[in-house]
Amino acid sequence: MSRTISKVANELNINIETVRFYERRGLIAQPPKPDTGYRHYPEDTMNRIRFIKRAQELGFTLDEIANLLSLNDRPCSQVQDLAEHKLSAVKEKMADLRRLEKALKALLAQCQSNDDDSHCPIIDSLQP
Amino acid sequence: MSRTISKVANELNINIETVRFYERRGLIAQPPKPDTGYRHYPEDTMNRIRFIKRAQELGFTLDEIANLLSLNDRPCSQVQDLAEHKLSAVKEKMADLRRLEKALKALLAQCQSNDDDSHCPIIDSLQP
DNA sequence: TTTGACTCCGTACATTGGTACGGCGTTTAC
DNA sequence: GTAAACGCCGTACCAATGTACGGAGTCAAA
Repeated sequence: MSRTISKVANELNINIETVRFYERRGLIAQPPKPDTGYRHYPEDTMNRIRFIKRAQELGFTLDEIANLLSLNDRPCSQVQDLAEHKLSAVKEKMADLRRLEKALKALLAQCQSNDDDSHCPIIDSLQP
Repeated sequence: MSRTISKVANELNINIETVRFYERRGLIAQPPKPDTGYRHYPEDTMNRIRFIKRAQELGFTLDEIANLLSLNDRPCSQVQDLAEHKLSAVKEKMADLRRLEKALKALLAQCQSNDDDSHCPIIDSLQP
């Protein structure tokens, strides 16, 4: 017997519903459903899902991944574009977080030099 | 006439619905609604919304902000705890993003040394 | 006084990436 | 041959943070 949906889910360590969800989203094709209507998944689909999962780890959204998948065998420059946009988004997000880190550290520093536990300078700082 | 909801929204540069949403979430009290049922907002509420918005900029979720607000005049150590948790969450997220940045840069570097625009090494790298 | 702008409320929708459920048919193992 | 385990489908639901809509009531200005 070839791979049914639960084998796929198990092998790839994802939920059955996720596989169906990807199908609904058009990220993977509906696999052949002979006779009785059960899906049987070819290795191709497995690889496609692995691709999706790797790309997700790189921070691509499912929409972007759909895009990437459609770019298979398309000009490298188009793929590059996508990756570059993603890279600059990542950089921006990091800058945001650095600002945040600084602000939080500054607030916490105020607490360090606060003797009166009954009142917190952070609350004061947030208050207008 | 005192401040109606649209004045609040305008002054604070947020959506009317957001004000109502905060009320439903219990982040702000329902302001007095005399006679006709129109909300009239006191300065207190304005300040409370400003507090919420500042805390949001620091990356606190609305749940955490509700928490912060209830901590008014509570021990500084409790507020500090919250801020410290937030700080370490921020640090983790930054580490994630740094990993991502590295991976994306590596992929893009492969494109740099690719002569064949008709095929992209990024796609290959993601493929199993 | 009438018109346009404002407010009320409850409810539905948006986004992203799934997860869960119920009722029914199928396959497999004993 | 029967019961457990599996698969199907459509639909509803989750978190988080709002945003939009429709119908009805109200206020302000000309």
